[in-house]
Amino acid sequence: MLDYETIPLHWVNRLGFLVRKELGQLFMQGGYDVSPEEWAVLLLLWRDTSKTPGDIAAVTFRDRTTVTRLIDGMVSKGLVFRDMDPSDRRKSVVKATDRGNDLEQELVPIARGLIARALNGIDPGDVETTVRSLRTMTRNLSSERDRHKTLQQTKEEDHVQL
Amino acid sequence: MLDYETIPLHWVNRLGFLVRKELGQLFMQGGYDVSPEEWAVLLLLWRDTSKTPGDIAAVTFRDRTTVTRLIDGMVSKGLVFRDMDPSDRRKSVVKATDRGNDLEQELVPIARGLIARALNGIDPGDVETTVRSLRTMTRNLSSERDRHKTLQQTKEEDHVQL
DNA sequence: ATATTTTATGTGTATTTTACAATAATTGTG
DNA sequence: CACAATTATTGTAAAATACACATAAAATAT
Repeated sequence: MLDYETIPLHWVNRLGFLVRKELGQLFMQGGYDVSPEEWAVLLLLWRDTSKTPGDIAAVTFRDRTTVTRLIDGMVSKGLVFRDMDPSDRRKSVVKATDRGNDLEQELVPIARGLIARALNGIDPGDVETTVRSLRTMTRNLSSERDRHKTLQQTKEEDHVQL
Repeated sequence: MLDYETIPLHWVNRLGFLVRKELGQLFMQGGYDVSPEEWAVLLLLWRDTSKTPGDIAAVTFRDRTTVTRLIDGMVSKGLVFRDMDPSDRRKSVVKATDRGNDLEQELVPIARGLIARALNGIDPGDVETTVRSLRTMTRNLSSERDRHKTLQQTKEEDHVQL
């Protein structure tokens, strides 16, 4: 038997869906046509000003083609635009438009409200511990992932025991 | 500015997607045609033997129609079946088939492997704290949700300030 | 007691999210 | 230079999601 109620990954799953849904609805109700996925991309661009589709795919764990379509949508909404990377012409760089940048002032308060509601009644120290655990879990799983990927690429026949 | 790296909801989002993806791939690689969503339903049925679609929708935060389609798929895969609730003929009750029950012995070890990989290097006390925080956050957001829902149903014109 | 409302589920239809396979262009390497 | 690896995109298709509507049964009110 698996007592899944005491397992963090189970709650990460449930809560993850709930948060994505709530955030999307809050944006919609506020009159903003921004999906949770698009919000995640904007967060990256607000901090780093430019990201390649590959970067975004790696960070969000989506397939590159998924990110391409996501960017397509954001371009047609006027949130971001594609630029060239002079140092490597294979790459395209995604940057926020003025509109995309302006949204930071409008969307962040909405997100903060959701965060505040979620964290209500939780000890700040526990929040810190939780973030640390979640980061470690993410790192654990994603590095494992990369290792597999590399192995598969170098030795195709070398099937790793799962 | 929103330092999202220090915010649990952000990591819940990322990690939630990663976990769902990994779990689905592990099941697939093991030869099991079970999606992460189906896995979540099976978890419920293994513990409680029977759940209504409404229960499942409430617990997973999905729309009722989404659950209907999910159950449809699981029925056609032979994982679950629909039964009648004698005490309330509106309800249908979802139960695992023998095959669905047998899967517990096969899928749980796979999930345990993933869990172990994720939790690697994390203090058990921190895991406990993390679970507690995640549960509280889920409860905070879902109860807020229910409150809205109820208000909307009782007083349609009473729009709550968000 | 029956009329109305609420609850529970399912259908029709459509959108959104996702990604595998294949392609094209560019860079890195032996 | 020839060949492999990287980066992004398009073609295509699937899976997941849910809104509007329909149906039936139970709960409630009059």
